Amino acid sequence: MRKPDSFGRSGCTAITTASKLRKGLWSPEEDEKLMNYMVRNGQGCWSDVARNAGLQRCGKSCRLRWINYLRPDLKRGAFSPQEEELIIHLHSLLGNRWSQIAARLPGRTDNEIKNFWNSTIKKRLKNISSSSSRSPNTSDSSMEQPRDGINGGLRSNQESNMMGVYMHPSSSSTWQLPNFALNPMNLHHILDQQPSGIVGSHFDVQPCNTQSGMFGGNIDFEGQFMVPPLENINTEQSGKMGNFVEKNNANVINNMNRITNYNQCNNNKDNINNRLVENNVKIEGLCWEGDDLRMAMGEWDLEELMKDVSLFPFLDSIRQY
DNA sequence: AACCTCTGCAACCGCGAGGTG
DNA sequence: ACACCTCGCGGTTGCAGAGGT
Repeated sequence: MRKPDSFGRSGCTAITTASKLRKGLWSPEEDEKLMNYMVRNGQGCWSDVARNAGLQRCGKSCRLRWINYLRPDLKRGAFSPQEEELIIHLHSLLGNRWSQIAARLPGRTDNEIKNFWNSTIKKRLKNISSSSSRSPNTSDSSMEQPRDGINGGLRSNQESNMMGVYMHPSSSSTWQLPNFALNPMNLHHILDQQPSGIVGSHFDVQPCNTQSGMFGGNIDFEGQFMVPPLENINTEQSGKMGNFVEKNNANVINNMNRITNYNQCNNNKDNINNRLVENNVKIEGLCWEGDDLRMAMGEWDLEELMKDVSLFPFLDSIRQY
């Protein structure tokens, strides 16, 4: 979008007077220097990277440039509908924890997702919100983004419903099962149309099969999202259902991966190669097939993901039983 | 053609966490 | 215990380009 400006963002800030460090947009030459350095030496102390790569940048700026733009495993381009759905879903669980959301979307950065959310999704949801303002639960604050994680990540019932996360109306004090499921195939319609009437009524809301959807939530490959009210996990109840819960949460994560992996497979090989070619980077024996691609992208296997249970913190309390 | 407004997004900023001496 | 440093995160800014008038 922006043309690289060798004088930085506004000229006067291009090189800070105190430190002689450049600021603002990165030039292709700087990109090449950083790219070449990172390919040869890998990630180390970012201050050293800046110094040793011959860049008049602070380490922080180098880190940001690498993470958000130069990293070879980045997937560029528009978000797919599946990614949109996943972002909306994860945001409903995690709130503005962009880095954690990004961790579940291979090839996407937290910054990219944050921008996408703020510029696109939030706007659509706002439209939906305003068009359904006749709902008794509607309030201006419904669009505010919580900053505290799992509990705060679940906003008002109204918004949660719009986002495809169904909270049981009485879930504020006791553990309740979500008793609806949203078919995300309809999420396209939800996001694109201007619904009216009672909140929730414009969705294709289906009764949830509690056997498959309870506790852990589930996403089957027909595209059925069922999400548990994470803040209300009762450890006693959870303990009884421990194995079941773990199994179902594994399914949640696994199916998310299947969705995202499907997308990434189609795009990333070309993307990576293009970016390396663009940057004149050649790696001996680099072959983006099969295991190599998997290695470059990181293995998205279930075991690895389950190491990070921060997404589902209640699993910790379950495991102690 | 000129101007204005909107939009997308790259990059910066400030803060907190964690490590080290 | 304290200071200092680095890293990572989320919020915000500001510019370029697109679109509208």
